Amino acid sequence: MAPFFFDLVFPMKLKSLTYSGPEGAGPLPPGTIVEAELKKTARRAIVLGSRDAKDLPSGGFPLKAIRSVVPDCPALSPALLELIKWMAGYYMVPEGSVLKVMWGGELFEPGKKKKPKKTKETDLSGDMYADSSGALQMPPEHLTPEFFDLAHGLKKLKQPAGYGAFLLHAGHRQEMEFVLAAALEEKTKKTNDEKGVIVTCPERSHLSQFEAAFLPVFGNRLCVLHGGLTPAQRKLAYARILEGKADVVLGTRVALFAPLKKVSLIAVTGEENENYKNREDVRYGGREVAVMRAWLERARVLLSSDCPSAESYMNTLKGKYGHIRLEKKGGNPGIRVIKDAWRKQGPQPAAGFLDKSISDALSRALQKGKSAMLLANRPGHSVPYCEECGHFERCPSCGTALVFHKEGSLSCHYCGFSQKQKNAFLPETCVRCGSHSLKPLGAGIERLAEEIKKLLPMAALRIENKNNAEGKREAAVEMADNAIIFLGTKKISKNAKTAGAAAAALIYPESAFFRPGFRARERLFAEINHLADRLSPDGVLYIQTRNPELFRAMKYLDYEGFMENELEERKALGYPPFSKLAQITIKKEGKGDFFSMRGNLPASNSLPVMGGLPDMGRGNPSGAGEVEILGPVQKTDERGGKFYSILVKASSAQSLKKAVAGVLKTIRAGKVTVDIDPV
DNA sequence: GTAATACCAGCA
DNA sequence: GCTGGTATTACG
Repeated sequence: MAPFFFDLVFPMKLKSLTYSGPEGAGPLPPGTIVEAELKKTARRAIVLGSRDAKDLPSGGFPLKAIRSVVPDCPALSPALLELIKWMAGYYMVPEGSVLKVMWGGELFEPGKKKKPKKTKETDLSGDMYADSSGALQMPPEHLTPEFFDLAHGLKKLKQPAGYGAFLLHAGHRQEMEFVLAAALEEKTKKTNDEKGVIVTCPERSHLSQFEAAFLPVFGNRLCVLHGGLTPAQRKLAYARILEGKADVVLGTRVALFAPLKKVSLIAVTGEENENYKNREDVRYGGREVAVMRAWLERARVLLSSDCPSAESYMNTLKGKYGHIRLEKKGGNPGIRVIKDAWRKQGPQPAAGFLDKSISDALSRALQKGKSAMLLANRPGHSVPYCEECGHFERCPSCGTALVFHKEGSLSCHYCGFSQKQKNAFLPETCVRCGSHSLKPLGAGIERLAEEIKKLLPMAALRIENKNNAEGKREAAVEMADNAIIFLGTKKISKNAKTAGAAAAALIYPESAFFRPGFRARERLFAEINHLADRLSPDGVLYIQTRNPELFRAMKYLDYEGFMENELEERKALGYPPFSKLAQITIKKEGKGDFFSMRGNLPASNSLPVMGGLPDMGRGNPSGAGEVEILGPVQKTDERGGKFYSILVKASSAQSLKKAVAGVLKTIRAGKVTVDIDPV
């Protein structure tokens, strides 16, 4: 028999490799799990595809043979194989790395034939709120007037058959209800009992809420998947999915890789947060992967958010995504933008940062026994600044002004450098001119705390700090059911105690407009929405700023107005969604020159507006397009380590890839990582 | 992941 | 030039 040849992928940082088929065996379908020798050890791998005898890798070396097909191991679906290939290409990593992030080796462990844990298989129909005709019915507590709004949106979601992408713009609660209803509807259709549903949310900590809503409806068909599972739990989860026992997968973005035979609906909640990337081998974006898997599965994908990303919103404008907008129930809380006149250049007075209306609101909240939030984007106390000679301490590694922390340190908030102080008092003597004129400049969280303690000495205050609590005393305060003022960066809005707060105040949030990073404004707007959502109906959100004009659209929580403006700015500067970005970082390891650049870099030109969206490397095969390369610039990471960074902008995914490949060729040394669609 | 190999300081 | 440890490469 003529030999067969196959490309195998091992779950490690390694491209696919060609092997000949196992002795005497016929063709192996793609997705088959096999055992083959790599170097000298036998390992499991997945068949990515087959090859013709006249299309073998060049070099003429003898190919090894696949040792055996792993028995009782269901093959992975063609859509998942295509997803592996697409991710490898799009994120510019070997296929093996993709395999590793997808299933972390769990699918490849020689399964010790675990006797399935004795869990009662609940009859699905008993748990579903469907009548005998299979028509959708919601659980009684969901039969609210808002449901009709929901049902209208669901009708939209049904069309068309096959691939379809939708953006759901709705408040948190509606988001969950809608996704639950959509999933339920999907599973009550009789025609597609083989097809699975995937629901993701960006944070593990939010999964329990979803689980509470989904479990009563889907029972044992539900499977929860996230990075915090133990290997045993994960293995069990995958086994249940592969056996077809679980076909509703709920999880963080790893759930997007659930080895379901077929998927008909993917819901990505909190889609605006799906940019985020950990330091994994493959820095993938949940949203992009979800859309691509849906495309490959001919499934529908529902991206949802209470404040959608500019990218997704743009896709609705272009008609690439269907748009489902559910109006918020109840009104918005009041938002007051308070103009804070610029003080004279130089240090501010020792007290009085907070506008009176804000301190009054805090005090009223206390009287009513409600909580309040005060948010400032500056940790620490202040910058000690010399009024005499203008001197302030600079970070030795990046030159940024050092901020005094009451724990007794001077720290750089840009790169993380920190130096100990002898004591926890603000230094007063200038090291340059020797005068005693060092005065605190700027209002960090610690300094605002001082002010509140002075203004409202009775207030129980909870301050966020690096170690997440100011000490046991504060913890005790939180246990007591007292009114509390929360003070910190935006993390405090996640605290359960801040739900239903009577007031929230953002102090000088305009820094977001001037920070580097094109997403800062979008994030601030999302934060304002989020805060407004957490306030009690009669609550007020204060924005204390020196630049009230920047908050015109934000003030009315006018999403469309904000985005119109935002998209214009992005277009003018050639940022996403009007371009594709890649960030290349080169960590310094040895010495010597990093670059043999100059001359052979792709030309840097202005960017035309991109044509097709979402652009994730399928259309536009010509790859023609303009690119722009910014850098390299030297930067400093959290631990003070130096590295180089290059930003590549391009008009399409294809031209981006080409440009990045071009840049990579010019780099001689150092540890190089490529981040496609950086945050 | 890990075996094979290229590299390099320390030594003769 | 030889050795042994370590960083880098490549695995079909």
